[in-house]
Amino acid sequence: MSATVPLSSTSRDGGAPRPRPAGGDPCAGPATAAGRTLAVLAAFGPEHSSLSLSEISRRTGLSLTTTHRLVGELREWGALERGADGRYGIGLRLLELGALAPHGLQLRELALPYLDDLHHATRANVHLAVRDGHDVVYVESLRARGAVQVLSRLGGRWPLHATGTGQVLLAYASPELQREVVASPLRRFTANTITDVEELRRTLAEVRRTGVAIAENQLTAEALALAVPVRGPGDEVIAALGVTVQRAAVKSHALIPVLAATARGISRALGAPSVSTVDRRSVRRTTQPDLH
Amino acid sequence: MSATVPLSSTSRDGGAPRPRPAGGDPCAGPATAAGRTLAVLAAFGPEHSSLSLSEISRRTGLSLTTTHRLVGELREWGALERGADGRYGIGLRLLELGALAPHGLQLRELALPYLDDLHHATRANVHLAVRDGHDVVYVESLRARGAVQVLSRLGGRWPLHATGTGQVLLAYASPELQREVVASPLRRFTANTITDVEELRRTLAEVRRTGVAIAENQLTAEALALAVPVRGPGDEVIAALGVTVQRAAVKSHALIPVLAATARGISRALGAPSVSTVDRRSVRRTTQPDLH
DNA sequence: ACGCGCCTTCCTCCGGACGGAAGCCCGACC
DNA sequence: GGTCGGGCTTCCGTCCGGAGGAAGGCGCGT
Repeated sequence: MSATVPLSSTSRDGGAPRPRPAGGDPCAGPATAAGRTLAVLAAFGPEHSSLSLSEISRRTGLSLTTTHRLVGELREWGALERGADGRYGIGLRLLELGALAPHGLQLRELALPYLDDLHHATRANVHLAVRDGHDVVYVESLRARGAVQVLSRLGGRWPLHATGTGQVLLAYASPELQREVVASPLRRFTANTITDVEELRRTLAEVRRTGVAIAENQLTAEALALAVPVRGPGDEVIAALGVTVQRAAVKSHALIPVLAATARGISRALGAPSVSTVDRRSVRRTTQPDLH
Repeated sequence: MSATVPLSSTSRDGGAPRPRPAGGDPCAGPATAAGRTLAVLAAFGPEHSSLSLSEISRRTGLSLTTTHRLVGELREWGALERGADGRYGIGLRLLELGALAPHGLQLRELALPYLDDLHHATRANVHLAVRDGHDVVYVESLRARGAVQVLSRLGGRWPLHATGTGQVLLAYASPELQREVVASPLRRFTANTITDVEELRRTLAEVRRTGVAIAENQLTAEALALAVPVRGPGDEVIAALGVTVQRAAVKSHALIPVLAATARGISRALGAPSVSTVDRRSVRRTTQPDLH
């Protein structure tokens, strides 16, 4: 083919017409093959759990031909499957893989009995969540039988600042991460969502002081979320345990002791050093206001 | 050291280029870029939920360089994550995706309250499973608090013939699929595993007749599994509901009515046509032996 | 010091991937 | 019926991204 091309020269570019008229792909830049493969998977989401080939093509920005081939490979492998209607959905092979996430379902596996007890004792929605980047991801979500008001699906993902569990995870995260999150735009979901930087800082400090996050109507209206940290072998916070109740529920704060006790149970099962005195103290303190 | 996995990985394959895999190797050759990407993910499994870069390279048969690049991309995307020890594991992004599987966690979501009730009523291990190819995949698994004897992790995968839930799914699958499975080698797990073709045929016929699969010690010793079908809107069997108890447990058959009732509840919630008479009859019949 | 794994970066050549184009099926609309 | 349009599939030539060899930096045990 062509002889060796001088690396630094741009002269060759002039002759070649740019075959890519696509001026702006701001969000999707799958320049690599692996990236394109992942882009196909990323086309699916809670709102779009079933897509046609053309829809995948449009959402990824890939040509129909490429989409067709990639989808075919993914389907053969089991990452995607084709429904009776010809549309594509996520395949069970991905569930199988996802279940291997170390801080995901493995953690869930261990915590489930505790969550179940808590669920039955309180009749509230119960969540277990971990941090992933700037998001909180729900690793388990037990919905109350009656009042279903849930945004928290298993595998659900929300910004850290907008949920009780997220605030716990953020409060105990590294200062560096906290800076990053605080510096990023804080998306508003309801009138009560914390979007002010100073208010968020104060909230996080309060969470650290008391050991409990209390979020009222921050992600959805008419919901009150309580959350506490779950600790691992090194006493570091690796997850957050939370309950959500209808806001009208009476004496929500009365849930805090049992919530904290459950979190300690899980922490101990995870190998956390026996209950830290800090936690004990703070739990007591936070339960005081409930008395008067 | 664990036994090496036969991945057909030979370090030197450069000699003869494969004579065009005409589309007939489903699980073997990562000839394509997408295939290589998926191969990296497939290197992970229940036994290997955490791998170093070199291990991934060896297990996939990819060169270290290629592995390095692919792993980097997967990590950036969130499919993999790197632990504190430098080893790689499955990332939460895959859990998020896997949760979208239509016959996976969406089904689970709906069925969970019923499973929970059953779990509390029986104190047995409770499973919900669907079929994927020639395997049964567990979509939910609630473990009994005390006797933990579980091979059935969420996302777990086993051959259809070796489990109660699998036998149910196989019994109601298309004749074509049944032929395929019966024709394939039936792997043995315990002395009681059904490996004889005729015995399997008889068992499946019995499952269809009674509506219940009863598997004793077929996957693990000292375990008795009971399973019944769960039906969807078109009355087709889309899942199997099962319980597993210690074999010594008294009067295991007494569980069948509540098991069947739970399955009917889930089926109705899925939009199945109101209880089929066939089911009613067969359930009654199967419970008869328990009376004398 | 030395060797030995493991990980990371750099660079070149080759072959697979990309997308245009055309064919196919089906349902809608005139 | 004819025509059109949207979605899907197949084919094929070009070209650019990817594969992997080679070399360099760790950390560890001998």
